[in-house]
Amino acid sequence: MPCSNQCDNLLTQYPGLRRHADEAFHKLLCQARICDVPAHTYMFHEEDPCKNFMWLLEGTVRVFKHSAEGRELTLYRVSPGELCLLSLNSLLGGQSYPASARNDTRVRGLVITAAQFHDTYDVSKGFRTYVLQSLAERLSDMITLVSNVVFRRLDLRLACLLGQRFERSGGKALRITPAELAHELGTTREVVSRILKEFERQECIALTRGEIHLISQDGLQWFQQAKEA
Amino acid sequence: MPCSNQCDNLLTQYPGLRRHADEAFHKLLCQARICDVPAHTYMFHEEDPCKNFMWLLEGTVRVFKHSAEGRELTLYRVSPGELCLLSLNSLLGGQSYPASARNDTRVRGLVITAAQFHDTYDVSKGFRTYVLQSLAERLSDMITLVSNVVFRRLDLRLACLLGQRFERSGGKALRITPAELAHELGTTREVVSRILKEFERQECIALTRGEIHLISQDGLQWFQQAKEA
DNA sequence: TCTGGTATGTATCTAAAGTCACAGACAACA
DNA sequence: TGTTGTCTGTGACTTTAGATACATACCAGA
Repeated sequence: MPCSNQCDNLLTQYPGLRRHADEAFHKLLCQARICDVPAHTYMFHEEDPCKNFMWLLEGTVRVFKHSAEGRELTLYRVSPGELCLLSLNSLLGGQSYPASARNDTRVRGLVITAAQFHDTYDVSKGFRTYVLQSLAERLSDMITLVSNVVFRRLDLRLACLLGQRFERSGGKALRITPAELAHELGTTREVVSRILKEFERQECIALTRGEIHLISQDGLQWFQQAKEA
Repeated sequence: MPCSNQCDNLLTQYPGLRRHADEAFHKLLCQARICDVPAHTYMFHEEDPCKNFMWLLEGTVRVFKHSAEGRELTLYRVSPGELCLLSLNSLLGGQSYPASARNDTRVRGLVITAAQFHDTYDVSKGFRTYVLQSLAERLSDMITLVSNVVFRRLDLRLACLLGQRFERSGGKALRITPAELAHELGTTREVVSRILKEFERQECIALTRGEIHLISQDGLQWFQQAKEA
């Protein structure tokens, strides 16, 4: 089957994808145009109608919501191997999603036009399943987010976030500022700073400019247990 | 085309549905078994794997989230003519949705099995579009909900909720208790009661046992404007 | 009319989180 | 070395919302 590297890479790296990759799906990935986006670009502005999709190869896209007071709340992230479905709403003739999307780092992805999306959706069972699954999962994520936001205290949500990040970094120091964490959680820098100081007092973490260090494995466990509580 | 009443009714009453109703879609609706559910039944319990779908004909289903402290937050409602997609996650092999569903009133609907769902999804373009659209819309709703919950004060959210209800009732008194409103918003009875009293002092509403009366059209306008703010 | 269950209001207290104002601290670069 | 901009911490204050604890009030049925 004649196929570009981009497509092979995608399928090799993301087995979850390969499971669904029948011929038409394969073709879609091969045909798609590669596109690079420099860091810190708005890939999608609230209320913007957007008629293309992007399949991420490298980098991640943060999907978030602005508040009137200038606060921000991260809704979710689109990772490599995932299709960004933000544009789906406007494609289907409804309103566009009430959210924005930006990339923190450089992003490379495959651009898929609305026509390509539709065509493939009609002929590829694998693609259909994949899209449905992604969408259902996002919905599930959002339900979890709402319920955390309504029912859980901020310090727990922050602990949980740090736990996830440390898990991913393998315990290595995180390069992140209180302001960025505030944008994740929908709160303000000062509030995050206050809670972080409390964690430092409890000797879970150590704070330096632009970095958060994990002090002990116990600390990590504490953070992770925060998830269930 | 041989088709039961149930199906005709559905298509007549919900034009949004008819738009997508090709032959296979039609057949799905005709074949489906009718099912009645008495009021106040858990149609879906958190963590419950659920392998059937229900297409609502009468009544509405409230999808909500429990908190550890016994509070509740309504996520959305499934209305007549809509398909309840809660079970989609478990159908697709993932976790079931972290939410529960109950009906406040008696509910009548068409039961669709996982197999029927899959089969129709494969052959009916209309059904596919319909499912995709519903899912995308729910996701959009949930984003709006999260952002309201994080960024807007409780009194505004309550005002907005009352505005919607009054709009639907045409200004007629609402039969709803503070406790029920609290379950909509994810808060407690006392807090709702306090805010309602404040609205009463501002002469927007009048409170009697089990009912909320709209005092003036001005009041309604005030509630509706709360939406945009 | 008594009684139990549900609905309601509300005063007081506490805690969580947001706001404000400012003071340092650090890094990069001219 | 000075300058500038970005981070950071923090104390004090305010607002919002949740918790507690009652006191009624209303309704329906025994």
